[in-house]
Amino acid sequence: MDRDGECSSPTGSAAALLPLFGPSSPAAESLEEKLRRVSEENRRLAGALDAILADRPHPRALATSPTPSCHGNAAPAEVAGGGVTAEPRPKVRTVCARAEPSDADANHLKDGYQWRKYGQKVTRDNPYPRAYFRCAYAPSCPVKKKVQRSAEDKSMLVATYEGEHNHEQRAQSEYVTDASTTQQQQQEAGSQLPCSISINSLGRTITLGLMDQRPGSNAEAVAAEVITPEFRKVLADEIVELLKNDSEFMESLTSAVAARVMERIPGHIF
DNA sequence: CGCATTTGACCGGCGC
DNA sequence: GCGCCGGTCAAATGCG
Repeated sequence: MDRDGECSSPTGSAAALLPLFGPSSPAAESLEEKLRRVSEENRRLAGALDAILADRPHPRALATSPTPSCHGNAAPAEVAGGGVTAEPRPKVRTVCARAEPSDADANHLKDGYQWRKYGQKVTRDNPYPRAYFRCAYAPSCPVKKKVQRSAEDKSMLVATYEGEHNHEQRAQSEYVTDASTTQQQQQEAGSQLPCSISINSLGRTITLGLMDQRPGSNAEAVAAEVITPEFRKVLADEIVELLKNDSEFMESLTSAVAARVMERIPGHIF
């Protein structure tokens, strides 16, 4: 989990993002004050987004196409569940992923680790069996995961992870995702692809960044793998929800938009 | 033959 | 105390 604080919001360059409001603009002064407020807001929201992203154990698991509905019914107590407070890291995390054709028969979720199945059970609230896995890489590794097909959408696999790996991720033979990348590359990439998100001033643009600092790394290929349309959609949904629920942000946003409209629309249009 | 998976049995927590 | 249910164990089975 080393995201290195990459989620910081580039508020310092916020003014540069608003070239329309020059220093000589009549609205500039009041807008600058609003800008400062919004910048502070941005910092706060960036922290919240960081918390959201921190709850995602593996970008690829999401990239395999989660749906927003996943957040509702899985791992009731531990998932962020809309809360954005920076609480201590939960030890139980839930990941939703669309089952690939190769996964159809087995409740296998390719997450980069090697698992050994030790049980299967049909639960009360779901006609599909729940499979129980232990981390097979290190005998001492306490991590377990449960994988179960969603009762609502049978093409979805819901994986619940318990505990944290006490070893590095490697020696995963099944983690093959893309013919253009070698297995060795994928093992090196591991599950901790550096990922950052930033919202610039006024939330005009949202940047999702993949920072792969390894020399010679194929960042484009990695991004193509991780940043699927589904991933973008879920991310956007979460951001929108976050911003919508923030009255201060909405107030600042509407004020800024109103001021902008007033400035740009001359009084003698007709 | 060794290892992984399957599957029924068993155990413990929880609600009534 | 009892039954239900989720989670785990371990013998049986399958596969390479």
